[in-house]
Amino acid sequence: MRTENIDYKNLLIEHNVRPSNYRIHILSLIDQKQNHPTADELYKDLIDTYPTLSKMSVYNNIEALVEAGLIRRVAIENTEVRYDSILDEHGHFKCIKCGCVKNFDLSSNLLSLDSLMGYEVLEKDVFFKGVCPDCQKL
Amino acid sequence: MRTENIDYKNLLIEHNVRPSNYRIHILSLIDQKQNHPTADELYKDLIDTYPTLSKMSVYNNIEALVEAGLIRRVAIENTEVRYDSILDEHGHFKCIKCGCVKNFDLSSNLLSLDSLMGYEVLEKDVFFKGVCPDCQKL
DNA sequence: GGATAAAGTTATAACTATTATAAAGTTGTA
DNA sequence: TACAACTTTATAATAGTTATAACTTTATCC
Repeated sequence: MRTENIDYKNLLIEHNVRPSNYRIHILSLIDQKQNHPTADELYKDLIDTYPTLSKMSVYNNIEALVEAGLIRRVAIENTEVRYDSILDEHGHFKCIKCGCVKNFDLSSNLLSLDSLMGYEVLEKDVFFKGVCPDCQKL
Repeated sequence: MRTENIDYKNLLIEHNVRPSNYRIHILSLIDQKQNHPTADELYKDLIDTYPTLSKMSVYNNIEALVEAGLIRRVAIENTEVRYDSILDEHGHFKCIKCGCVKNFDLSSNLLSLDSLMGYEVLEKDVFFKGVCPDCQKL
């Protein structure tokens, strides 16, 4: 959870995206909670506030945010698409017992892999799975 | 493409999976071609040989191979599930221009990330996206 | 070898996530 | 205010996968 006060409306304007209520709300949810929600989870989060909200709007607005480079799709689990606000480069660890997701730093040694010499790397997804410290104690 | 002569039938038996024709064929396709096929691509590869093959059988047998630890699901692209025979630990690079997929070694520095101290890591998926050397020349 | 149980296969249907389409509503600007 | 562009909604279509049940094959025990 972030603590800083971020002006999402302005952030959207800076990225040439119209700052509709939905967009402000969706972006702030993804950025504040840092819980890498799916489109469906976002929808469920929003439907109480906007009873007439359609799922298409969630998809449309997610797409607009991805296009604008404000969020990106990440591979946390193979079968589902999740979203993350771009900060620094990081990997995701998911606990197979409690389901919690932890972000972790990618040490810079990942940046220069000999075997990818000559390849222009534009995007990185690093997803680990295992057991978190809390669940190891149980 | 692999060149060794592997006895997939025996490999299945060793892993306590009945060596049906489908399973032998599916496992050998995934292991020989190393092209990380989707369930659908496997189905299309097999349908000529087995005209009565149903897609359910592909899913069932893939599942059996995953259960047995002979193959695993990998995240090459977010939206699709692909399969890979487990060899050594490696990442996948996908070229956004030609679509080719290259396996690359993960240098061992990925094994010991300070930020994951205390976490038991059981599975790793590393997926990069970008432009391959050939496509950079175009 | 034949009976029986277990496992595998098929066809069909159901389900979930996503994308497409078109009509209605909203916003921004001249 | 009027028009154009954008956004939203509802509905339908699609793709990938899972569920179910009947049928077939394979393995095992006598």
